[in-house]
Amino acid sequence: MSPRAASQGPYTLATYNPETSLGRLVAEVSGRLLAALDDEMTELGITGAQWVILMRIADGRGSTAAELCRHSRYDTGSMTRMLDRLEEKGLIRRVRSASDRRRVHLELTPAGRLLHPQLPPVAVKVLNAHLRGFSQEEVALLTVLLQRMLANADLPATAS
Amino acid sequence: MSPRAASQGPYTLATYNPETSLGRLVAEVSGRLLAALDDEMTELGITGAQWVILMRIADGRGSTAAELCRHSRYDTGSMTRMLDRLEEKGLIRRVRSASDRRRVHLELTPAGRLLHPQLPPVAVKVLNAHLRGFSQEEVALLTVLLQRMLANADLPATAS
DNA sequence: TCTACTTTACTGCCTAGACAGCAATTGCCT
DNA sequence: AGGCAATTGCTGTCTAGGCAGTAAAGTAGA
Repeated sequence: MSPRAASQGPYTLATYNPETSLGRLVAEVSGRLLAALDDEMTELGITGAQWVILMRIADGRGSTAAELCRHSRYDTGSMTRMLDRLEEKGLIRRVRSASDRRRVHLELTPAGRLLHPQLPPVAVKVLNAHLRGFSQEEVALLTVLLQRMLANADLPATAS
Repeated sequence: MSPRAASQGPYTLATYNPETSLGRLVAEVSGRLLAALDDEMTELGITGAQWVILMRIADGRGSTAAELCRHSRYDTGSMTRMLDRLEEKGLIRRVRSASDRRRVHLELTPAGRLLHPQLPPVAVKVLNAHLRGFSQEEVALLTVLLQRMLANADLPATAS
């Protein structure tokens, strides 16, 4: 044990205020962003959550249900039903794989391919609305700080 | 229309990448923080969402269901059931107001008052675990940047 | 005073995600 | 080959939140 008292971390019981803490802030900002995304998507007939999945499928970052689950921390059961909804809307198609008959490959239907180009502009609009007054440097800085928090989340919870 | 092209905002369609965007980052960090809070709370018998409500009641920042709704962007119906759960666990008590008989004042039971002091340390632990390697200045900077995003969320969505 | 509007808390009903369990398929290993 | 574990996608069942509607209580105005 070195005498370096700083090892206890930025927050202490004495200084912690639930009203102004980073926890509340991050949760609030995240909620606002998703709500704004939802609002913008209603006219396109999908939800913010569906926006995320559609983007992954369209960009080739998720060609099966299991792969989508691994990256989005969704349950496989929930993902099945999420894909059900996208399929019912005629945006995606399930195609049983020939090489591995357990897998079901996901692909956009013509309607899905038609919708796809409309998705990124919505996100850009929402993000920029929340970043009014931000310089490029501030955005980059914020990004780096959040990435570092994320990296810490993956580390074992031990040793401060 | 001034020739100031910067008015279009930090993100553009050309530079936007859903994988590395602030939207994904904020959502991911928020999800990790709540999951970590949930993990830490299981032994205390409540969820992360219940932690938030309990803290508000205990700190006097929410003495009725309607007040809690206004600040947490919860539905009043959901809040009723959230309070049902906390009441079933014996942590809070509902007391009909005498001055305004529509209101139901919320207060901690003895068991709730016993649990209360255990709540802040959990948040401090979770936050510090995600802020390993952060200086006080970096935490303050991150806080300010997120507060500015939140302020933008409250502004009318017009004029970028 | 009487009426219309608001606020507060609550209750169905619907959607959505989590957890557990399951069958089919595949890979691995002897 | 044959057996065993892992993977994949799916289905009940439970919890939880959103929306709409309701009744009671308060408020404001004619």
